[in-house]
Amino acid sequence: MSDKSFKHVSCHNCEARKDSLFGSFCDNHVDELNEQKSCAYYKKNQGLFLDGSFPRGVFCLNKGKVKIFTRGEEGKEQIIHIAGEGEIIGFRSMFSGDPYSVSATALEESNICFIAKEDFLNMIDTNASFRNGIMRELSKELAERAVFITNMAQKSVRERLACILLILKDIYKEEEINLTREDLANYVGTATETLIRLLKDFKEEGFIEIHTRKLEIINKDGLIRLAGN
Amino acid sequence: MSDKSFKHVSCHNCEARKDSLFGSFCDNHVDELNEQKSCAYYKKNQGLFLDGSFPRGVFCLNKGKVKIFTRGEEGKEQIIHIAGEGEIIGFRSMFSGDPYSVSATALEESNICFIAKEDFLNMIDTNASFRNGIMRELSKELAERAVFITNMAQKSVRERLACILLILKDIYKEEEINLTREDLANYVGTATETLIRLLKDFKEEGFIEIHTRKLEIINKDGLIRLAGN
DNA sequence: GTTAAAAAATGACTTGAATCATGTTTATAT
DNA sequence: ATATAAACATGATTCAAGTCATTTTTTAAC
Repeated sequence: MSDKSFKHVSCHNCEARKDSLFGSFCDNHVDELNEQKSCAYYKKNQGLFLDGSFPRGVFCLNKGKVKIFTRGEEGKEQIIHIAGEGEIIGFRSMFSGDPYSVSATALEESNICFIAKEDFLNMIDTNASFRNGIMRELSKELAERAVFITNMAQKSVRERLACILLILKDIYKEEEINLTREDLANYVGTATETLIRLLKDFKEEGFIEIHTRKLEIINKDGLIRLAGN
Repeated sequence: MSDKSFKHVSCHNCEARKDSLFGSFCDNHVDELNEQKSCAYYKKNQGLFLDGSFPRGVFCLNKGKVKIFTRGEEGKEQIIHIAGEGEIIGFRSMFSGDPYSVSATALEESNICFIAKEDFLNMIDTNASFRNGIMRELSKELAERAVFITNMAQKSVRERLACILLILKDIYKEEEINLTREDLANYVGTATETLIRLLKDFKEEGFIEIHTRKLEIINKDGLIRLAGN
């Protein structure tokens, strides 16, 4: 997937757009979007933006995966969300005027478009159904984060790992989950060593298969039972 | 404060409104708001809405405190936020069409107004600056929750308690913090016994004073240092 | 003012998960 | 192909924080 020639996908035939918040755009709007957006190729581990810097627009993920994370006191990452194809990244900071409160980094080779703040805010102001989509999305994420907080507070690491694996399953779909143990640990909110031990347990209990660094879920129902929500 | 006669505050002279999202409304809009809203008195521990039920409008807190919480698997509460005077409660669920993902309960005697969904959404559609305020608020809360998640994952209970006490200080202002030990524990995300022991430590270390159930912060800087963010 | 119930407090004990140390395997660069 | 670093893995140990049991204090009800 180092074919850098597909740098300039047109929004018209962008598969990712179809189930994104831009999915319901009429042809005119897609034209406009296509002219305004610029497209770039990101290497694995390349950053999109950093906590504390000022947002100049939003990113739209055409291909790849992006981790959204904060850093705790000693610099340890906490992954808040992993974005998959079709997701718009960084629009939360468009409204507040504040600098980014999170950082974003490509987890794998990715194709990511960029829409300038001005253009994006203009869409929000003039396209009510798009705006409603954005507001719905904001609310949904707020709800998700409330659940995340509750899980952190009340579930064991083992249960949380099951939850996170299920979330990752939805993001990676038929692909195998492909994250470093450290990233996974930073998502679950545990030490890397603990995570590794638990993965081994999960393997022995028949929940997952481990193909070197890639994970495959082979007993989803079991994980659901374990995760318990 | 069982004076139920102030049930019907006018929005015009509502002190709480002034630093709320309704604060920048022009007179006409305040008139409209005042006609649309209804006002009610809530007893301590009276619920505003329950997780899973469908939202019919938003609440605006004129006087009192309201806890916003979820419930984990075994029914244990996790407090996500404590709303103070001037806050609009429950607007996140206005956009998603989903049922409430959290519950809300008055922590003390409160005066709370209600604005029907239809009226609220109409305001959103027709008043761009109000809408921007709401979007800014959604984004800010999203950022806050990312920090909350990170704290849960990476800080000790002791550090988290310091954080939460500082947050509560901002909500309760000059008043003393007035929560049951159980609620405090459910906010910090710990067992009630652990919380009680830590409060005792904090008292002995000169961070707080305990007046039966009410807490007074007497060394804010010390707590800030302890909380570490 | 007395009583019952709820909330707060304390002690004893257990354990999940972090930390530290070290070894092994897998990527990546030259 | 080989070197070097990064990622993964495992063992030993420690400790923060949970749980359970019981007592004391406070609050609310009669």
